[in-house]
This record gives sequence, structure tokens and C-alpha cells, in this order.
Amino acid sequence: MVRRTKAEALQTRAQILDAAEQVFHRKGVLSASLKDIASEAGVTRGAIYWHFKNKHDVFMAMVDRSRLPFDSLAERAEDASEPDPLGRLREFMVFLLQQAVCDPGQRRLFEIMFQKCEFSGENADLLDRQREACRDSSARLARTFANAIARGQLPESLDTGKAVSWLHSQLTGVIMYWLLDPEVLDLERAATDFVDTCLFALQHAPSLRQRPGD
Amino acid sequence: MVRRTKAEALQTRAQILDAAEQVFHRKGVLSASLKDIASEAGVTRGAIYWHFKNKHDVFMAMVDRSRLPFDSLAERAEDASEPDPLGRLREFMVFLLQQAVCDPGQRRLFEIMFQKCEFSGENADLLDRQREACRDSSARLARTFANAIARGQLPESLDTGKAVSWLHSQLTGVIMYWLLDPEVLDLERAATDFVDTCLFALQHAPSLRQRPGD
DNA sequence: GTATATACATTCAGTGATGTATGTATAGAC
DNA sequence: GTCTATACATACATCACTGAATGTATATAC
Repeated sequence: MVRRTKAEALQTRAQILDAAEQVFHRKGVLSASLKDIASEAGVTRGAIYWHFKNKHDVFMAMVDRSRLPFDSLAERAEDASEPDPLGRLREFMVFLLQQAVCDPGQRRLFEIMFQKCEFSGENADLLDRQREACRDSSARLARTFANAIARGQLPESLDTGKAVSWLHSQLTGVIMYWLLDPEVLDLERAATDFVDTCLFALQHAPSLRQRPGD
Repeated sequence: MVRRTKAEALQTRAQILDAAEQVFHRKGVLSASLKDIASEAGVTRGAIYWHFKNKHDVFMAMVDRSRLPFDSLAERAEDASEPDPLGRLREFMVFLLQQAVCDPGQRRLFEIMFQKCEFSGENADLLDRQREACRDSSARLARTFANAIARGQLPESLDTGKAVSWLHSQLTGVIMYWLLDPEVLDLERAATDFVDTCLFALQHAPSLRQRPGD
């Protein structure tokens, strides 16, 4: 039983990535061996080496194939013609948190990145990519804030830089905190309140306004 | 050159832990080998196996020997006779963030735990311990909030549970965000503003108040 | 219909890490 | 002064994982 058709080969590749996700989540990225992934996927290591260069390549491919559903919502928030940019931003943040709770694949991804991965050696460039992605979304956030200020939804004196860092760290913090102890925080219910607290602080906290010294 | 005195042996042990901290930080906990740690410490693997059971034991010992300077400040905030609990809490949070920036050892610890460690296999119990520590400090935070409410520093209608989760996630978030990209956030300068924004939200955000449904 | 590239499975040698067993010189107990 | 436990260093056996080499049957191009 060899030499499947191209379609079957693509499916094999997908199976390997699915298996990798499971095994990485269960054993950690570094502790997982290609043998583990292969047997989880129902193939041999040969199949993995055919489709990928090595474990790191598998990991990268696994990371890359997500990151899809978020963009559309975020894009609408940074559209200058959107009349309610803050509303879109709120939608987006709530969606992100709900997704972390309700979509097991998304949650697994978060847990792998936050708890099951050493960013050292080969994986160090993953950190660089995260940094880049973080800066990208920071730029988007900044544009969204500018729109919200133009629409009178945020104060003009808001220190955009501070605000972006604040909101960003808030989001990653909630997710991390919830991942560590899902029992104490019903994130699905609390999501809107958390987001609203963020937005409230953006609108009203004097410590996020521009200061003379800055 | 063998059989040092007891004092020297203790120093060797400390050297090993120092070396472990460096190597874990450089290569990651799992990627680091005992050989790496030994040569960094200027001893052989035999010395490590004399003082510790295995790498995991070294890691645990390394983690355990920190965690000292925070308690005293936090304790004062949860003392019911303290007239300004919110002020103490503010002090504590600012101190924590400044410490992360200014104390290289503290920062290294954070980076190891957040970026250079897989919480899987043997290390999984580390996650349990973090969870416990997190719950401990949550209980302390709740007591501090109760004091602050009694002193009129926080609104009576504050949902303490929500508030604790909020503040906690906020703190971990800032640290994580800063660790990922220290360039974009001058945490040492921004620390007070971040903390003040947190406290402002605690005092004024309606989304942190108790709701009828809760 | 043949040839070749494809999509794997199987086998193998090499590597590095681990844990243990053993060696050894000395500090400290008596 | 002797003896023993200590504080390591050294040597060894084992093992899992990797990457590459090889085998092989079949799509598919022609």
C-alpha cells in the first residue's frame, strides 16, 4: 500500500499535522518524537520525512495553518469608513476570547504556545515571528484607535502607544491566566465584562492620557 | 582535589543552581543537558548527581530558591490594620514590575518560566504549583480588596472575584508582553501608569461591579 | 505500454544524553 | 592516628531519537 494519489497525499500531510497538534499538546513540542507523531497519525516516520524536513518544520507548518478567522473582524475595525470602530473592536476581542474557550483546536494552539513550547534553539525564531505578529496587530490597533478618536469614541488626549500596549497585554494576560486555571474563571461568561473593563479604562483612565513629559 | 568542606559543598550546590539558571535561560530547560550545566558550573556531572536526583530536581531547586522578596510587601497590604491597603497594593505591583526590569535574575526567572520551559511530563507538576501559588495570591488579593472596601478605597459593589481575576491577568499579561518585546515598552517608566490604570478600573469600571445575575 | 517520479515503508548507523557504578582523596568524628 | 562518611571525578552500559539510505509499489506523464 504505497504511492497514493495527490489528493490522498495532501490528506496524509493534514493527518500528520493533526497528529502533531495532539502530540505536541500532550507531550510538549520538544519531548514529542517523530515516532510519536507518526504512530498517532497512523503512518511511519518515513511519511513525515517525505512531507517535512524535520520536527521543527512540522511545528512551523502546524503553527502556520491557523491564524485565519481573526483577520476579517479585525480588518473591519480598522476601516476608516466604519462608523463604530470601537464596537467592532469589542466584537473582535470578545470573539477571540470565546474562541479560546469554545474551539478546542484554538485552545490547544494557545496551550501549546504558552505552556508546551520552549522558545530556544531552532524555536527561537518562532519568538521573533510572534514579536512581528504582535507589532503588526499593534499597528492595526493603533489605526483602530485613531478611527475611534476621530469618531469621538475615545478621548483625543489618549496616549495611543500606551493604550495599545495596555490592551495587548490585557488580552494575552487573560488568556494566559485562564489557561493556567480554567476552573476559577468562567471565561466564556466573563469575556464581555473583561473587554468592557478594558474599553472603560481606555475611555476614562487619566493614566492612559498623554502626559507633558512624554 | 576532592572532598571539600561542608561550606564548600554548599557553595558548589549554589554554583550548580546558578549555572543551571544561565543554561536554562540560554538553551531552554529541556534542551539543556546536565553536561552543559556541569561545565558552566565548572564541575562534572558527578557533582550534580551528588547534590540532585536529576535535571528535574535541579530545575525545581532553582525555582524554589527565589520567591522571597515579594511576600513582605504583599503581607502589609492584606493587614486589616493597614490604613492604606490600596496604596500598599500599588507599591507592591509597581515594585514587582520594576523588579522584573531591573533585577536580571528576576527577569531571567520570568523568561525561563514564560518562554524557556515546557510544562509537560515531569514538569507538569510545576504548572500545578503555579496554579496553587496563583490561588494563594488570589486569596491575598481578595483580602486586600476587602480591606480597601472597608476603608472606602474601593466601591462596596465591587465583584471581588472578577476584580481578582482581572488584576491578576493584567499583571501576568504586562510581564509577558514586555518579555516578548522589551523594545516597544519601557516598562520601568510605564509601570506606575499601568498600575494606576488597573486601580482606576477597579474603582470606577461598572463592568467589575456585581451584577444581578451573579 | 513503458518510464519515471512519487509517496511512502523499512532498515541502519551514528549521536548524545542519561543513570549508575566505581574510584579516590580528604574532612571530620572518635 | 585511624576510620568512615563525604564530595566529588571518572568510566561505563544503555537507550531513544535522528537522519539518511534503501526498498517498493503505483500514479501519472508521455
